Amino acid sequence: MAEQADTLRRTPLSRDRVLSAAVALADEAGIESLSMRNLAQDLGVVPMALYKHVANKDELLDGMIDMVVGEIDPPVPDADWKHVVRGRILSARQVLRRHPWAPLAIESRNMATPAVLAYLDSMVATFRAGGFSVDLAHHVMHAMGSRILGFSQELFDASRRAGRSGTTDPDPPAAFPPEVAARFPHLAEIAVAASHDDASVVGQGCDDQFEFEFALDLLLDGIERLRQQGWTSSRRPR
Amino acid sequence: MAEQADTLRRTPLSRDRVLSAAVALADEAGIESLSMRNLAQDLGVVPMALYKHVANKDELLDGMIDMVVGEIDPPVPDADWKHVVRGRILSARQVLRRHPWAPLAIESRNMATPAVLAYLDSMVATFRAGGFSVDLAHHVMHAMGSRILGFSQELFDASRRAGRSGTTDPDPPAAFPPEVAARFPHLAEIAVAASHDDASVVGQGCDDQFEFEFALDLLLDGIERLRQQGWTSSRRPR
DNA sequence: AGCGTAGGTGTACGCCGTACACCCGTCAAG
DNA sequence: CTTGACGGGTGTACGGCGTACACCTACGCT
Repeated sequence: MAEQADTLRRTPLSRDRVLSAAVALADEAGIESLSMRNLAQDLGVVPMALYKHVANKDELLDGMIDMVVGEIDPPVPDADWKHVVRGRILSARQVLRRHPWAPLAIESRNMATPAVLAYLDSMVATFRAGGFSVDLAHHVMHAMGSRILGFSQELFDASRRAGRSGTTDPDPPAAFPPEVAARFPHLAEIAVAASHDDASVVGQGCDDQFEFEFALDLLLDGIERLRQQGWTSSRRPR
Repeated sequence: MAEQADTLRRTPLSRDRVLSAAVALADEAGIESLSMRNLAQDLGVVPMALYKHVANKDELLDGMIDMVVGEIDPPVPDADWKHVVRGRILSARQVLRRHPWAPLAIESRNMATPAVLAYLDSMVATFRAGGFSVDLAHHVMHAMGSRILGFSQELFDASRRAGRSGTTDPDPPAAFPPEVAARFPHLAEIAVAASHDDASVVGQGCDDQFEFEFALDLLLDGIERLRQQGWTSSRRPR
């Protein structure tokens, strides 16, 4: 069966096929095992073949980012800016949960890709349509920071435990070993509280989704308050 | 002169000397040019010599992170949690501005280092001392996210423009080229507004420090409101 | 005097990204 | 039907990376 005509033996490779394979590889083996060589092997091709479709590895990463950002739901038409923004950001979060390598990849690029810019632009548009001044919209975008793309960038993030994701290793739910807990009593205290009041959740300490929405709503509520009172930037004295 | 006794030709290397040299190298040449080989060369030593002082490159990075986190000011004794937190975070921000590679390095480590944990622990302690419930303190820590360490993690951050920092390249202050502006009109709008209302600032579009404090105060004010009203987690129905 | 050990050295391996020359199948023009 | 350009996959090779492993050397003990 393999000796069918050479032309049949595989579909002929294309930028999209390369990018999709790269995303799939990063999703299931971790970003650190995404090498041009591994990727080529997955595609049944010699490494240099990839360079006919992407300029280099950086451009490959940019393409991957554009691909995942493209998965974010478009804004729903709605009168209330807050619901639009909130829904969109939660959608972005869902997307990034499918691609755990993406936050770091996005942050490590030194300029935003076109799809990211388009996403940010439409987010600004939503604020503007919701009655925000240019000024306030600007600061609000900064304030949301990377949260606007759905990642809260935790300092210790269970999902980032190891490069290799996918293969959900069970891993003990214990917050952290006792000798560490002793050295950091306040951290231990909140960790313990978190882990016994939602034992329902998967197994790890805290409910990431809850934490994300908590922070998001804290920001959105504060922002709404500023909007209502017609906040305008009174630059600090310098 | 070089043929002085061998023992004099250089101070004998140590973990601290290695870490300091690594931080200096990353500061001035960018994190991407921090290789064991470059670092060794800076120290006038052969690459493998470093491994007598750090286990491997990951541990080197951890050590560097601990070193910069150690530069953050200790909490000032003060009755008002908000001032303590605010001051500490702004201090952290100053530190990270001296070490632009640090945010990415911190985020890319998969577990927090001891110095980071100690910093977080003392931050929790401040909240607790300020009258926060364990529960609220926990969520608040999540909400602050990486901002608690002084970085707002901008999506397009001028300071991250290129790996090579230090050599402040002048670079045109123009927000972005006109054909890009046309495709992203709302981004262009806020960029233009920002760049002409504080032309005093260095040269780039916006006043990072202002944006950082804007977001920080938005969060702190929201948090203070929750604290005053004795907020307690009423978990969403699941 | 002898020796263990801390710390610097040299060599080598396997991985990485990618430059460059090549080659081969398809298809349009003659 | 020939030809020749060209899009796209191939092979080889280079320089850089992290680091395993064997070595050597000089110092401080006893």
